[in-house]
Amino acid sequence: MSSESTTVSSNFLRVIIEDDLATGKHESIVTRFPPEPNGYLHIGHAKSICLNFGLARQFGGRCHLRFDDTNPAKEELEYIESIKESVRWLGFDWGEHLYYASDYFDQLYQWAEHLILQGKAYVEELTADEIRKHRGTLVEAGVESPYRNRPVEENLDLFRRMRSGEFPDGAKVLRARIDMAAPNMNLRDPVLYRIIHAPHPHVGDSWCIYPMYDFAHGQSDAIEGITHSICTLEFEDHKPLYEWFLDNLPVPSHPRQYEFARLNLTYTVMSKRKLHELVTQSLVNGWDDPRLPTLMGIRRRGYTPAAVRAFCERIGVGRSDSWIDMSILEDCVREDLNECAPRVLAVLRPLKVVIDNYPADQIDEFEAANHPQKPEMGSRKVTFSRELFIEQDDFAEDPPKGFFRMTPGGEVRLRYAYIVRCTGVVRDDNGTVIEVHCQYDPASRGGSASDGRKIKGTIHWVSASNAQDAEVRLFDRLFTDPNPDRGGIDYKQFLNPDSVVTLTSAKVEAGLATVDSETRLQFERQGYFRLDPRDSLPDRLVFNRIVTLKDAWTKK
RNA sequence: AGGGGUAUCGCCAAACGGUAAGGCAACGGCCUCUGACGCCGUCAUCUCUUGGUUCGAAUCCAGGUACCCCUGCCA
Repeated sequence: MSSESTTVSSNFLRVIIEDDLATGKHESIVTRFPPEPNGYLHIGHAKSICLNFGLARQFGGRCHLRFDDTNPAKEELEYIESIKESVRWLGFDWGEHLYYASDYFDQLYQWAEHLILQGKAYVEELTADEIRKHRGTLVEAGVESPYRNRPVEENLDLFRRMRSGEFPDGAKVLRARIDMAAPNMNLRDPVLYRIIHAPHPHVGDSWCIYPMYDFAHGQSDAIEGITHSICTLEFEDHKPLYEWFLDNLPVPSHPRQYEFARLNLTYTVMSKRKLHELVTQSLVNGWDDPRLPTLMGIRRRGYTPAAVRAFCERIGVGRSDSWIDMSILEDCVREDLNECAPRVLAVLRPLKVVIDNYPADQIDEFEAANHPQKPEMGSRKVTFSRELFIEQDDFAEDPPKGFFRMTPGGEVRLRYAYIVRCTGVVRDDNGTVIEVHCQYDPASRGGSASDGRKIKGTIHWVSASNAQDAEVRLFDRLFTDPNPDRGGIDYKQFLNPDSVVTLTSAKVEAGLATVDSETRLQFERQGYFRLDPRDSLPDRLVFNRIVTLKDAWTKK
């Protein structure tokens, strides 16, 4: 289908893997993409997915899809299905390797008892608030819990009773016994298990105690034989804990954690909380709103998986906080669509044109290329008649300097058809031009001047005789500020009031009545569009603008 | 008693002691029946800063500075 530039450049992870393979540390690599099923995936996750699956693919290893489902209070089946679909849509396949951290709950539980037996874990009875107070601060050591030194047998008994459901939520937790004075807060006796009497989306109600992320993640990696456990920077502080569990438990392998900088994109927000707020407050229309950076939104908008993959490759991977400009993503979309999108004529804001010297009852047809650079994509017939529609923007009574579209007295080419000269206009009561009159040059049939004169401007048009009506949704950036997320100001203040402009009287080529919603089209001189898979009906076409074409004119 | 990170062109990002890749953007120009696409050219004597080591430093050392992350029974 679509092209994909394969300019692969070096990054620190590839270097590490190449080295591990070269030295024989690993014969092949195993990575994993570990989402928590508590929300929908967004473009930031795409970076991680492309990284993990991409690395595995590049080095001939494998990548697991593992749901980090350790908190039933927040997770849902719907998210699991949605995440799987998004990963597949992006073009990756986990094959047999679909896992759930919850599949390891038995083993994790055994390991928790193992720590208790070793005197390295204890049942805490302080409240959450008391635990917080005992934890100390960034610059002060914590205080040990009075329950920290209770006998192994007592811990074991209590933990087993926690598991059997004897205590209510929050009554007790299991803690690792590490160091309340550790400068790394994660080592100040972190919570391992908490009581949550809630059904789990994957394992039902077989448990009422659930492991924390820290107690589940590294061990899950170890169970699966993950060689390179890649996560975002904020987990760097957790690495000593990650290592501590691997060192203190009889795990089958010892994965290594590596961190990279998460994706930040300008003109959007990526936090789950904010996305959720936009959706629930109806500031956008659902999780798949085409303006959202969610994978569902991007997909509905019409971005292609290949474009997203190219984007992830283009931005690279590093360890420094970075902000990627939205224009890079948009450019990747254009690059992909330019290759594969058939060209078509569509008028977004119609202005009626009458060719006065063209017979009223005459209909003609012209051959139009589906892709000027790719004859193999074929051509189609477009019909021409006395009355046409052109873009309002393509006519100017009083043209600015450098304007070379239709102007009174001037010549312009109607793409694939004829050269016409504007001879007059018709106005409404307000003086607004509502109709333009032209004379066509019969000798220019097909668009070329018989005398070889150069016509600078070529504009698109659609025959009034058989144009299809359509609604067109022009999407723009959701926010007016590159960083709506910056502190201090409510990000919603930066919502772009024109993030979607709905045009209800567009006129498109007759042939578009039957296009498939998966087809991405280029409306010549306008941008790339596709039928909205949700709202478009056979008798009521709705097009989404995926991205505009670059425009060197309005930029001036 | 704090800990962990990061600083290379407007935005990303290579470079692993041998004399600053690449992409995007920008700016010139060419081409053009899409002001698109494509093509050509320009774009860091310099790597946050100050010193030091070295024949040689973005890379090593020392001291500054700036920014990010960490005090959930979230992940």
